Amino acid sequence: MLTTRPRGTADILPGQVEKWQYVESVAARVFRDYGYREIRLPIFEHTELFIRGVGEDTDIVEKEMYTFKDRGGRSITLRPEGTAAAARAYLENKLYAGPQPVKLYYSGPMFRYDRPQAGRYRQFHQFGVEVFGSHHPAVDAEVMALVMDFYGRLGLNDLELHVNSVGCPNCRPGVRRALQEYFRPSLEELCPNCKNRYERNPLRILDCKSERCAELAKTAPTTVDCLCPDCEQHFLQVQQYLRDLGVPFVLNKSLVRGLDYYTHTAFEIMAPDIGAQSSVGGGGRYNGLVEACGGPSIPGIGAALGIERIILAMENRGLIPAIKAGPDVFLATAGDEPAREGFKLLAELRAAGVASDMDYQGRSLKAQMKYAAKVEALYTIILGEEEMGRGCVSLRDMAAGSQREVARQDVIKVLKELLNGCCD
RNA sequence: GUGGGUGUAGCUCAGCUGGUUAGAGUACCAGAUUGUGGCUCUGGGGGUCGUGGGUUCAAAUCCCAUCACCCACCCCA
Repeated sequence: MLTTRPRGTADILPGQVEKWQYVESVAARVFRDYGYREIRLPIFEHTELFIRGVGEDTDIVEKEMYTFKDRGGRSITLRPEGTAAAARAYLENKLYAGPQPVKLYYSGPMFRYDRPQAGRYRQFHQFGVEVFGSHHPAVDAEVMALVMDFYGRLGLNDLELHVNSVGCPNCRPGVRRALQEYFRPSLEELCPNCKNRYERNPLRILDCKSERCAELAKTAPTTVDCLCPDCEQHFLQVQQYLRDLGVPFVLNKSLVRGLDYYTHTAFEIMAPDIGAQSSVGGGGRYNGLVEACGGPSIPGIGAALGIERIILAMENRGLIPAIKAGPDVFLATAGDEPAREGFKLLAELRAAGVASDMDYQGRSLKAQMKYAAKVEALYTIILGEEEMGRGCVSLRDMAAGSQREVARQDVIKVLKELLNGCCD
């Protein structure tokens, strides 16, 4: 073999791809039901967009971007996430000049140079939704409700929605001060990582999984304790709207999102059984993002859902529906003359919307039957010298194992009746 | 970037105290059944034993390096 696929990428083969199509069709339906319209964005953007939009101090920008120079010397980056690009498109196309809010969804590949593991890939796929132009707390609740509704429609009813508020630029300094004061006496007990975080981003200590840090973090002040009156009010309203909608959630004061642009609401949906990477989706409000991209001060909120992880969770719970992948009809022939006639009949079947196939390998009738069973054809048409002589074909129901003769000119009509009766 | 595990047939794996021609199951192809799938039986094709180097009379087996995959840390979808 000349080469293999790059690390952290996957070939989604027939048999697997049907699962994706199923999840995608449910997603499109949910988004439509909630009034979101699709937007298709570039797979790569100017590097600058992510540095400004995602934040210089994030892991994504510091070490995970696929960045290269194109032939014109521009620095280009394969998108590591979708929100920054959506904000760019909103701005660039002046969507703020139309009716607000603007509700968008997209899906597609994202790229992060991470070490792959269960549920984590270098090219992975997300659904994303973004709402620009509203700071109403009901919109926060709507986005979370949409996400949970989507999981529910897939049968994922046991996922936990964790919600928190990370405050706004007004309350952030207070949080930082409170945390540093709290951790100062026990600074030496923190893990090396958190000692670093103490100065750079003390919020992250709350999220640490190392035992001692987690123990200390339990009684630490949180963002919620330090919210300014506006933020507190917003957060209380978001929770009330969630209760009004009957969306269960857990208040998780240690939930911290890594991307710089988040303000106010932050949330994450967990599936504890799909490996260490248990987040199947997450999002939050980003009221500073559009402005950070050089536009007017326009609020926004969004969510990103990991398709691979959703499928993992569904597989673990046996939620993938059986999807018929075989043809409606396999046309088996015996003899040269019937093979030529069959080739014409095949074209007629297809033109009539009957998914059908025949053998081109010159196999024996027996082998053709075996193949038809293997590819799970619903029916097999057998066309040999005998049938040719009588102007008919033999029609075999593969599941039942029963067989009858049908006049050649009636085959399509009979098949369409049979297929409509059982499938549609 | 760090740590652990695993690399032998398309797939799942055995063989690994070094020793004839590297095996099984399954899948694939064919035959038993000269026009009929699922069951059974028989046969066949298919392997640079991840790659490179070393030790040895002899390496799938021992040593080193390297690559890939898996899992975990970090972080996140």
